[in-house]
Amino acid sequence: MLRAGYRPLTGAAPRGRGPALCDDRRMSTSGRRVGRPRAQQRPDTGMSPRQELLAAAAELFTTRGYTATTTRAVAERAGMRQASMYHYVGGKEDLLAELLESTVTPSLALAGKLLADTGRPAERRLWELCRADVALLCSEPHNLGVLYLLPEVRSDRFTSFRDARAGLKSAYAALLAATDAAAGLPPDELAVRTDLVFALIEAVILIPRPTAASLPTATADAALRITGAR
Amino acid sequence: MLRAGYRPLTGAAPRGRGPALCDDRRMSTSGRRVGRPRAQQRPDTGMSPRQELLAAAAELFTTRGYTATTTRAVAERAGMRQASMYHYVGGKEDLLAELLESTVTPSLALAGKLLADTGRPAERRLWELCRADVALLCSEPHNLGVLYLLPEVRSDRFTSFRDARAGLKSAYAALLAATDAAAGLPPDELAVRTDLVFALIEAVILIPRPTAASLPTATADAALRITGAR
DNA sequence: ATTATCTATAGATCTATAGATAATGC
DNA sequence: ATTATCTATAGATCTATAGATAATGC
Repeated sequence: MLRAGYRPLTGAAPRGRGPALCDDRRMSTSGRRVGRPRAQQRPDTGMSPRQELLAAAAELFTTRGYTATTTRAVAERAGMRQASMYHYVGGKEDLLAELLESTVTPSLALAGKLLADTGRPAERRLWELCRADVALLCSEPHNLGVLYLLPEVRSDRFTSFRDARAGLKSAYAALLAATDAAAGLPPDELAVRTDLVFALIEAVILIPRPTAASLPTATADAALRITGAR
Repeated sequence: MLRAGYRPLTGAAPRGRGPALCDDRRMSTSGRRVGRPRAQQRPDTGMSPRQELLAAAAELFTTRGYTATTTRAVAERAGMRQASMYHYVGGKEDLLAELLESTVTPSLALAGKLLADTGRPAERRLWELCRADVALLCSEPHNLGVLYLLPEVRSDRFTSFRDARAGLKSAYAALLAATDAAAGLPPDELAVRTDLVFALIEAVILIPRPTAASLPTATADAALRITGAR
């Protein structure tokens, strides 16, 4: 269902505007929950209510579509009534924003490390970024990458995600430019190759689940062949 | 706006169920239209009402999203009232089906010709298919490829589109298998390479518009490098 | 007292059909 | 008579807030 990877690495999750929203249920010493009991009881999953909402949203957004998914559907799948959802998140957009960022933030962190690691050849570092990025995109049970193409993502609410994705693309561009094969290439040629490599990585979202276990490595190999490095 | 490519090459457009739906306005000899005049008059675009609906749908589906686009928005943009749309199409799904098929049918026809043309090397034919397919996907002013990822597309209503796309992928697989570089490769390795090449082609839908004019050729080159042919 | 829930609902849609209407065709 | 349009609407939603309620905390 939902793994550690869902939560952005950058500390506190974005909560949208409005008053403080809860992430964890306060438990009594006796192990019983504070607050009115839920209408539908069900076994404890070990996830916080917020995590359960994110997992529900991930499944429903990818399966039924973002717009077609109602707040009621998300809440009910997370085990609570529609209105109770607003105790944890500001609305559907909050959930979408957090899911989107979770598909980029880990790769962006890795890219930062690889860029700084100038001791190793750029080809090798680019290959590693490709492999890890594809592995991340394939790691979720639901193909969150399809959410990249939602028109909503163009709106101001998702600037933070778009910036992170743009940052990741710059890292690809920098590593690619540092390869031997890129030496002497005109800037526009370099730009087209970056577009192609970045598109190839994200193209895994177009491959039906489940994907072959060899896909991350195979894609990284293919990406380097595109750059002309092999 | 809308070009010839929008209409499937297979003769009559699919009309959904129900009674016969019109595609062309009957014009009187005096050049005036039959039927009650429209509430909002506007200059003739030369397109049939059905074509105008398709063009409006293409813009709105890609810009605002399929589910978020109302029948009213499509109809109004095509110059008619919401209810009048049903004179030409069975509903939103009809429009989506026809738009989807228009992105595949021309390439599928080309693939058939290339497969039969056994006199020329497979590498060359594969390259041509890649180039033409990317060019088709980039030719529309709106990025119809994003519609591939709609959850609705998995439903029965779109079997025809899914079959056409699967047929196109088979053609890629066959051409790829016929290249010299593929000789002796195990089937699963061949399958992964086909996935990668096909994904790379369709990945152009992830590249922001407008795309570079060199993209079709650059992508075809990159595809052949992935296959190991160059 | 605090918290996490619940129920109820105002206000705002959207789709597809029914039936009326205003042109041209003959 | 035929056609392409229109207006009107029934029926079915969906979101976000208001206010009540049922636990634990102290």
